[in-house]
Amino acid sequence: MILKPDFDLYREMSTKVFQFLATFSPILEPASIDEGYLDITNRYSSGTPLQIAQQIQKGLLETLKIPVSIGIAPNKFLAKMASDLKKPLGITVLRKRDVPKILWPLPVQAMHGVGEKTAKKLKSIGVFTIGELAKTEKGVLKDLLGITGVYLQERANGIDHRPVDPEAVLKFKTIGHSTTLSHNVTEEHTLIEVLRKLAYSVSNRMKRKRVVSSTIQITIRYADFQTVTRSKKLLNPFQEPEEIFEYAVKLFKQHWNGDPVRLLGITALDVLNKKESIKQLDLFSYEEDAKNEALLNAIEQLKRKFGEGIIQPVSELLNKENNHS
DNA sequence: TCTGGGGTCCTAGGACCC
DNA sequence: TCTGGGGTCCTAGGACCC
Repeated sequence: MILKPDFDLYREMSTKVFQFLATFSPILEPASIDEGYLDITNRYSSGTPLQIAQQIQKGLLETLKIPVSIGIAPNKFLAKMASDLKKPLGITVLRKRDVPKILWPLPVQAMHGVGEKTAKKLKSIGVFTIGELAKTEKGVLKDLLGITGVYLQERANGIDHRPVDPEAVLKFKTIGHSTTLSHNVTEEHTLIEVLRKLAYSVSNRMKRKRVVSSTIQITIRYADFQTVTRSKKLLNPFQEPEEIFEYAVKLFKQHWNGDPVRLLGITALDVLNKKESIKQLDLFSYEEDAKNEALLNAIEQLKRKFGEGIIQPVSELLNKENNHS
C-alpha cells in the first residue's frame, strides 16, 4: 500500500514524544525528528535507568502508540549504538566495560559517523572492525581522516565527552528549502518561478523562528545529478521574501550553465536570532563606536609604551570591571 | 539503488591583514 | 621588490545523518 508522506503529522507526533520525554529530565536534546538524548544522571528518584527506560517505552506505546528503542549508556555515542542493537521495541544497556565484547567485533560501518567513504578509507589501511579502529594509532587516523579520525578512534574506545545539550535545538544554523522538479527544466522563467516559491517558504520559516540571516545559498542539481552550491554573504541581514528572491535569482543567473535542471534550493546560512542581531546593532551604535575608538586608541598607546604583553591584562580588567570608563 | 528533503560538521584554497 | 609567520573571513564542496 503506497501512502503519501505527511510531515506535518510526523512533526506533531514528534513534539508530543519530546514533551513526554521532558517529564523524565529537563536535559533533553532532540537529535532529529525521531531521536533524542535524555540525560538521567541524578534522576534516580524516578527509579533505576532500566526502570525509567521501561516507563518511557510503555508510556509512549500506550498513549501515542509509538514504539521506541532505547539505549542506556554513559555517553551519547554508546547510547546511540546501544539503541540500534535491538530494534523494534528494544531496551539495551551498554556499559563501557562491555565495549570490547559487544562493539569491537562489529564492522566499522556499523558505527554512527562511519559511512561508505570512510569505511573504504579505513579498509585501505586494514581496518575492518570497530575493535581494529579502537587499536589504531591516533596519528595514523588523523592523517587519513582529519579530526574526524581522532573522534572515531575515541568513540570506538567508548569515549565521548559531548554533553547532552538541551539548548542545541535553539542553535540551528541553516534554514533551507529545495524541490525536485517533476521533470528536468531548461526554461529560465520556469526556474525563476520555482525560486520565487522557495524564497517565500524560506522567509516564512525564518519569520516563524524569528531569525535573520546575512548569507544566502542556492543549490542547482542538473539532470546528471551533478550538484552545485553557490553562496554569497551580504552586507545586511535579510528575512523578507522579496529580498531572498532577488539575491537567489542573482546568484542563479550568475552560475546556471543553461543545462536542464532537476532540483533547485535556497538556504539561509548562519541564521541569527533576531533579538540578538538587534542587540548587536545596539552595541555598535554611534555613541558606543566613539567610546570604542577612544578605548582602542588608549590600548594602542599602552601597547607602544609597554609592548604587546599589556593587552591581555587590560582586556581582562575591562571584562572584570564591566566598565569601559 | 537511478537517487526526497531537511540538516550538521569538517576541509581547503584564496583574499586580505599585520 | 620580495620575503616569513601568524591570523581571519569568505566560498565551495564532501561526508554523514534521519
